[in-house]
Amino acid sequence: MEAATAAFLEAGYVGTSVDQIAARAGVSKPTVYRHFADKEQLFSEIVLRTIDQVGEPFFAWIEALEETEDVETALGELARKLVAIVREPRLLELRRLVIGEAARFPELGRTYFERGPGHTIDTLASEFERLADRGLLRVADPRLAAELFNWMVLSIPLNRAMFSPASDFDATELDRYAEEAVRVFLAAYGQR
Amino acid sequence: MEAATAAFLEAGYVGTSVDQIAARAGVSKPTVYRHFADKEQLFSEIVLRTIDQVGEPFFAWIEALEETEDVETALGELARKLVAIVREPRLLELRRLVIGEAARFPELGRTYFERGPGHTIDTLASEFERLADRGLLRVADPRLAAELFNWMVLSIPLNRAMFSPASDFDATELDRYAEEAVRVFLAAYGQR
Amino acid sequence: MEAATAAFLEAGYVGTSVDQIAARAGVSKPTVYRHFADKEQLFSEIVLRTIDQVGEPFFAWIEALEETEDVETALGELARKLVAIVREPRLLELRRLVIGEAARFPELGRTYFERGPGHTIDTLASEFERLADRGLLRVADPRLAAELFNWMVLSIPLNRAMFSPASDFDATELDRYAEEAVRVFLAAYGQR
Amino acid sequence: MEAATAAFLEAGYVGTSVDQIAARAGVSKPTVYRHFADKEQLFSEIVLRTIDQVGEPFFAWIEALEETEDVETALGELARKLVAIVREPRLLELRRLVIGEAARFPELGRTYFERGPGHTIDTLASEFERLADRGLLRVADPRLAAELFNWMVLSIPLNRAMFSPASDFDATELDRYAEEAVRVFLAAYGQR
DNA sequence: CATGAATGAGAATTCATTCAT
DNA sequence: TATGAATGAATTCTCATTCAT
Repeated sequence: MEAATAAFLEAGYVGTSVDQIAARAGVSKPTVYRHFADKEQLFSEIVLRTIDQVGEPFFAWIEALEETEDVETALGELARKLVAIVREPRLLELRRLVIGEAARFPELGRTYFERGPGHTIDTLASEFERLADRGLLRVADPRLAAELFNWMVLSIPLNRAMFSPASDFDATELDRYAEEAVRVFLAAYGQR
Repeated sequence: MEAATAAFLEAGYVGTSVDQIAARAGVSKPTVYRHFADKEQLFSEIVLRTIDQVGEPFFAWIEALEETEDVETALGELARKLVAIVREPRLLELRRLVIGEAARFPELGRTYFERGPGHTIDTLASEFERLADRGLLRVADPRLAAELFNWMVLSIPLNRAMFSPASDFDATELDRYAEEAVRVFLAAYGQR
Repeated sequence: MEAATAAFLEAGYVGTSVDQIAARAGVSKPTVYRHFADKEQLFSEIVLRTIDQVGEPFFAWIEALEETEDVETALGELARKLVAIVREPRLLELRRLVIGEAARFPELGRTYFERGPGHTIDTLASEFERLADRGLLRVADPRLAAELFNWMVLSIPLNRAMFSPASDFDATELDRYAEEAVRVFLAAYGQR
Repeated sequence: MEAATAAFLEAGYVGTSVDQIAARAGVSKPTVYRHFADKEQLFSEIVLRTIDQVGEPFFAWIEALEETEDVETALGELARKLVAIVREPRLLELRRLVIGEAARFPELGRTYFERGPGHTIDTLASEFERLADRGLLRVADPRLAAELFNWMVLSIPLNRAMFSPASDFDATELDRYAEEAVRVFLAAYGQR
């Protein structure tokens, strides 16, 4: 599975032959087929597993919001963390892979969204709601606020990476984005 | 070219055979090759052409900002327009296609970004700057403001569509996103 | 025809497409077909024409033997001439072409042999016969003597060239071959 | 490999499709490709193998010269053997094949020459040298003598066969050529 | 349980040849 | 008469998948 994951992330579904996977794993092709019915099934399994691996680090950081007193600092820290995570090559490749194969594997697209961005936003939303309850934020629709926060923070690096595979990021510039996103967010949702 | 465009947008680069393109165009394979050196070249040409077609409507609407007096209304209108445009199946398919093939055609990815989102943001930025000059907005970094506006407005529908090819949008919900995006934007960048 | 000749000699029968010929001639493909029924026919015609062009210079030199008094000098001169002619790239290419296509165009092979080496040998034979009549040579079977002379003189450079297309010859070495061939020939067929 | 050898010898490199080879071998195309990277590589391998097979019988006979006392008889016998070997259809086809493809496979041309005629001539030369040492021949330049001997003996049948694929030889005529070649050779290089 | 070997189906690309203009 | 445009047929090569061992 490791071999297949690496291969698929690098070269995509059609760009990866079962031969290559087998070679990379140091086994023979029939051995691959002994474990997975199909190339499609293998792909699905790989992608699902990677989705969960890749999404995890997000949530830990989001849940850290919970007990803060200083919302501005906490959101700033969170934003920088999210931006950092989203630069992970593995995550970017996975995202590109899932988007590119969304027509062939629609189920995978849906699942990715749910467990990835969807879950992030849900988690954020419930944190925002709690902060609102504690009077630290003014949000009427926490899910909408969470969506806006999430995409304000991530869209710039994410989109740039989607379209320029090899693009590299200037860390200080990314921090500027994160800061400004937090500022804008708090202008609308912060305590007066 | 129409046949090829449709085929590529539907099934992607590798998912489309030259045979299929030829059949769809009602011609024979060599006829396709008489017009395009390569499958790759054909793909590039198709994508570039479609990028320009698909991007155009954006800019017209953005430039309409220029002479407004009522920034809030104008931005709201613009936001709704952008959201409407971004629902175009053609645009969504193109975007998915380019992302999916970014590894194979990096040049195309870059070009898409420049002429698509990049250009949109540039145009927005210069409009914002003008509005700032007229005292209607308070923006220190117009490009950053433009990025945030753009992605606040578009990210929700765009990302949902990327991962669920067939997803349909509820128009009123989309309008709510647009409205809230404008509200948040103005909370940070609007006149006091 | 010039275009086709050059193309065929360079790249062989299958290595040359009618497209290339037409492009090289600056005309369109149908124009080529207006003049020649077939690619095969075009090839035949080209080869036959080139055979005659290429063979001609030989015979003039051979017939110069006729009136010599000093057979040794005359044969030496002739041998050097033959060797020089056989280095012509055009002749070598033609020879390689005809041999390579002998299976596809057996008639052409036969014709080449007759009008090329065959004719050379016939001419040589009749000269040798005349010299024998004049008492300057002792040949019982002039045709056999002619064959041996011809191949002693030409085989070395010819075979080397056949198998190493780009091979270049050292002129002085070639002359040595020619000289020795004449010496051997005269040892057997010269006047005592 | 047998199937491929037969096919290539009959129809040449381009005249033989991998389909044909596979059919002839009673396997499927991919099976052919499992054993050989390329059509080119398959061709090379075939030709090299055949070169060695075909060349072998020559040398055994040449080395038989070594211990003779009666040079004339021994050379006559050798000449007849060489002529007989050179009539082998396999050798003739190989030779035609290599010459015809010398432009596409120059390396193969060189190798053929080295291991075929080149090696024959080298072997002959060293035998002649030995005979000269024993006072049985008078050769100043054994390699040159070897070249002349070789081509005097072989050129007539070889060239005829090159240009008339199906040509058949009259055995007694060939023997006459061999005999005369030996006579001429000994007139120049034999003991007085 | 693992593998070497095999294969049907299909991919991109090229070619000789022919119409309609 | 010359040509731009078209095509059926073939070519090399690859791939996912499956037996027999």
